[in-house]
Amino acid sequence: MSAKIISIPATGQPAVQPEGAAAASTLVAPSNFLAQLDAEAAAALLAIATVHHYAKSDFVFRSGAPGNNVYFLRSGKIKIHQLSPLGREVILWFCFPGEIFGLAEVAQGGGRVVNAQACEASEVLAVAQEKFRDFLEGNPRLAMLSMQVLSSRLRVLGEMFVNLVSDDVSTRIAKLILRLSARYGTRVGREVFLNIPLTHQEIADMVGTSRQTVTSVLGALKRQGVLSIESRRIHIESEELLNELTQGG
Amino acid sequence: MSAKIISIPATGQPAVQPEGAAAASTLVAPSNFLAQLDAEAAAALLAIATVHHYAKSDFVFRSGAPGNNVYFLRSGKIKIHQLSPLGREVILWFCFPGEIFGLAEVAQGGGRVVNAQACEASEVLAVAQEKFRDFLEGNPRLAMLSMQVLSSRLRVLGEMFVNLVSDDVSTRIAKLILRLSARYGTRVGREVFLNIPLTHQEIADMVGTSRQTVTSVLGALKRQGVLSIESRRIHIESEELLNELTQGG
DNA sequence: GGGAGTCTGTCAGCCAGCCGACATGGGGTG
DNA sequence: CACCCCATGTCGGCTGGCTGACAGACTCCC
Repeated sequence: MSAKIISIPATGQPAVQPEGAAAASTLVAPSNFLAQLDAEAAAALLAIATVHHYAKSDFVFRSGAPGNNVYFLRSGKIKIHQLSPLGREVILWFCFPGEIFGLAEVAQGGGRVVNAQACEASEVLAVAQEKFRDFLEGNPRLAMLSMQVLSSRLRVLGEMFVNLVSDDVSTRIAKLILRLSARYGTRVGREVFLNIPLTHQEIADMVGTSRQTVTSVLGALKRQGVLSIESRRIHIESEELLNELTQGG
Repeated sequence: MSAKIISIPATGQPAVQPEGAAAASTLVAPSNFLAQLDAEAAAALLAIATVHHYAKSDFVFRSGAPGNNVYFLRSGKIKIHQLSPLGREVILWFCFPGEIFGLAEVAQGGGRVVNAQACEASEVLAVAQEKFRDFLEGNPRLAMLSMQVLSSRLRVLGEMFVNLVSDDVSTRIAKLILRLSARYGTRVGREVFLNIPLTHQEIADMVGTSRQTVTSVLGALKRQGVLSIESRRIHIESEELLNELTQGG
């Protein structure tokens, strides 16, 4: 519609990490989806997209709704989560600028099974499901990319699942922080800044524990000099220490 | 190579469930992958496949190995699992005849992150990664199907994750049984037969608990007349009761 | 700039489920 | 047919982490 601005800006947090540190990141797909396409294809896709704005805590879609669109995040932060029967919110992952979401329902009709909710004011491009699908037919590269995204989510989720089953809470939190910082952190020397404000509750909802436990685990990590937190943003002071906590137990 | 037998038999357990009972199964992809393709495409794919046989507890591939192939299961049962650092085996899912596996590494190079291990003598068709990929390029339907499989796994895994976070052990076990029986069970009247031998340890590894706890939960279910077990095969006597246990808590 | 609502920090009590240990059963193999 | 190994069943003790409750600290909005 009002397709005034049509390019997706580079990710807010430039992935400054040296290529060598790819140990954890072979797991993840490149986060800027459209940038992976050739220019014409990307432009064509964008041409059929509509722009939408969401305020903090608005829903882009809800579980149960029909899956009509595929989305690209222009700016902001989107939380993909599911509600447990008891009303507990379980966060599966976050989407950051450049990423695609709502893809899982495209191949396979059916309604949404997750909620997508803006964590802050966000700008989103929507592409109708059928159009995206038509596009896929003619563009194997796009199909391959989509499969990459799905595969990558699958791997991450598998990893999260295994962590959940086999690690205790402090290990799970340590691994979460490492995972997030590998993907979204900015490395400065030996330190890593995670420019993503997270509440203890959100962390709890990602690792499957209670808010209070998160508070006390983070407290311990601060006391050990592993990290500090400034207005909800985690700053890792010793990645090595954090890694050790992850392994030994 | 020795492509003597080239068709994939229909799934061992015919999905006899009435279409109405699709509540839980909108989640799952059709399990016989090749049958979804048009005949020529399927034949062409099979023509480039090689046949392999595995004995019980052989590995089709291991975590860390390069992901060279995509596989189709002809017969037998394959367990997809991951090892936790502490040596605990976490089962993500099982593959049954007709299903595809090892797909996640195709789009996205990189090594395997899971293990695929035969639970019983199994026959498997392997298609080289690059060949499969070439195939994808020219066959959008195949691409779409592959995305369906990935999406479906993603949904199931997400569901498992949420269960793990928010339910207690008995609920998790109840849901596991319902999930398996929705997909692989044979319905006879109001009863459901799950023709898949499972040890308590395997169940424990799927829901993230200990073997002893599984034993006692199953014991309780038997005493309540919800199910019975005959040589490792679960027989659900009252699906309604099981469903209730799932919901109330 | 002040007030309201949200987030962090801390503590005590409690309990689901883990662990180790052992006895029994059952099915496949030599 | 006999053995052996793997699976099932049962128990008691222990503990990680949940629940609930409350006090301070932020922060965001009016």
